[in-house]
Amino acid sequence: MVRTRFAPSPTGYLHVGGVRTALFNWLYARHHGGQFILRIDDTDQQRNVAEALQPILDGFRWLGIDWDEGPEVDGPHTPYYQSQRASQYQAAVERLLETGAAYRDYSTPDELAAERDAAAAEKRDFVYSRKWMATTAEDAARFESEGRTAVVRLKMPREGTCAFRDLIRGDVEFAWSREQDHVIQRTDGTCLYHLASVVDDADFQISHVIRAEEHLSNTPRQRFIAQSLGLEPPHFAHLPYVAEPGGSQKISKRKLTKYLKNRDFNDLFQHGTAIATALGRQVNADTFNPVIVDFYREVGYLADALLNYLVLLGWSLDDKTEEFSRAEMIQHFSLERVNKSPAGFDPQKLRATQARYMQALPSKQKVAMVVPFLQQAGLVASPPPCETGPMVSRLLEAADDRIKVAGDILSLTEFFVADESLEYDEKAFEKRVRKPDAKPLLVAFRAELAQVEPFDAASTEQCLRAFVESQGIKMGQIIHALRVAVTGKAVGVGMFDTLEILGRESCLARIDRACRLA
RNA sequence: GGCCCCAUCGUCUAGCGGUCUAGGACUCCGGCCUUUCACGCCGGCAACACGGGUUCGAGUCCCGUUGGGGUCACCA
Repeated sequence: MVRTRFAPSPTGYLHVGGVRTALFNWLYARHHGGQFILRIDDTDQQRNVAEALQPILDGFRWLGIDWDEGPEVDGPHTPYYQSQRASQYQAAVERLLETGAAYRDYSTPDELAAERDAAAAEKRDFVYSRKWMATTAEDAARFESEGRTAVVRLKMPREGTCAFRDLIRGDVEFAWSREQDHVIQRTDGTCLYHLASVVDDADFQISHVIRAEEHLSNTPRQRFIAQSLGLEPPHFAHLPYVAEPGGSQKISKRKLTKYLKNRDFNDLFQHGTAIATALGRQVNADTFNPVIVDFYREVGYLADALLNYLVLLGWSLDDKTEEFSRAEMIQHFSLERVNKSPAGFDPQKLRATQARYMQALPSKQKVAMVVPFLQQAGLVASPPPCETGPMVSRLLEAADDRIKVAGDILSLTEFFVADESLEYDEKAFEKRVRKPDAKPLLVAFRAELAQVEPFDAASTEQCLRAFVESQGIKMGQIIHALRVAVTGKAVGVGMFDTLEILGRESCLARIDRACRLA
């Protein structure tokens, strides 16, 4: 039985790199008909875990990455919080102590630092002298009488190599002599991550540990712990990390300012910021950041699109397939086809993927996605009046591919504001409405518009074409002025769709108003 | 610095010794479509880091160099 896990620390946000790791774990489990477990690594947490965990769980729920065991769903191995598993860790520490795979160490931080410095001064690798290692009860008593307190350290081998097969990297080898006697239990009795992780993976019967490359060098000590405990170590697969936009370092939430200097990343961020601002939302870098998954949800990306983008970051099926539904991802995913080298986060490709998904989204779903944004922006009442559905549906049809994320609907506010509060883009107004011939043409065409029957796209188009011909002018001489008069903007959805959606009354009122202002 | 990992167009990637005059996608640049914008369509630019081997033959295997990265905690 394949059982994989993702083990987030409750940090209050879900990082895109973390999601990619979780996604690969999830896909691997689902592909093999196995289970995906969520375990909470909160051994070092003083703050409110529940509060800091919620955004992470929400993120996974939004993405549709479901877990078979873990917070909120529980399971046969509950609890899934490391902070609640101290007794298991304690038992493991005791067993390690008994078998001699670990020892109590009474050195002080200063003494240890002195040894480290000495090693550095002599330009040799630091190897702890084990001078304050207590092997007997008498040793311990003596050290304690000196007022010392103990940590528990691993008694790592100092000869030979730790060799294992990584499912992505192939055979990997580490010399035991380079390993330190890592601390597994602190002075205060709490245990450290490596011990906890190994114990949990065994207790939860994790078969495959798929995690970021940064853990590769942690693997020897974890295998040592497992072996010393008489446990069969899981299979390991170390994923390359997700690199920052335009760079080669690991992408990090804290480097937003740096990433903003990257044009594509900046575009992605600004686009999102405009939407968030239109929603009246406070934009602060701690939560509103394209490195954090929430960003995409708030701005109106499709979870499927994000996932599709992410799955291709370090994995591919073949030389051409780019689109994967969840089912297809699950069907085709394999660790053999995961790349060894880091993959850079590319905002443009993400947006292109999103755009494709949005195009393919059925109209009904698009409407359902977009309406909440209009409500949050105060442009549509909650609950929405019954004419909203058909109107938005018609508008989306007219807007076609212009709506790339749900929040883009907020760039079409002209369809939702009252005629008298429509804002005119000053530059556009100056250029197209205040120019010499515009006003008389608008006035003349307004009279035609007042008569058209029915007032729909086809008829208004016919009407305008006839008007243009009778006046002996070109389309361009009036249509731009008309657009600005009616929408306030120089760009937007098709002219005649716009007229139809706005309706005769609004169109006439807006033309009148524009002529007055001109 | 020690140890470990990695290396194909700007980016994501295909390539598992000959079918590679290196394929696809995103971006970019032309052109078409067009009332604007977006879409769409057509076309184009663009890569095997370098040096040695092995081999009849190397992007593909080996070694080295260079470059990039990860990691060296009583963090996870």
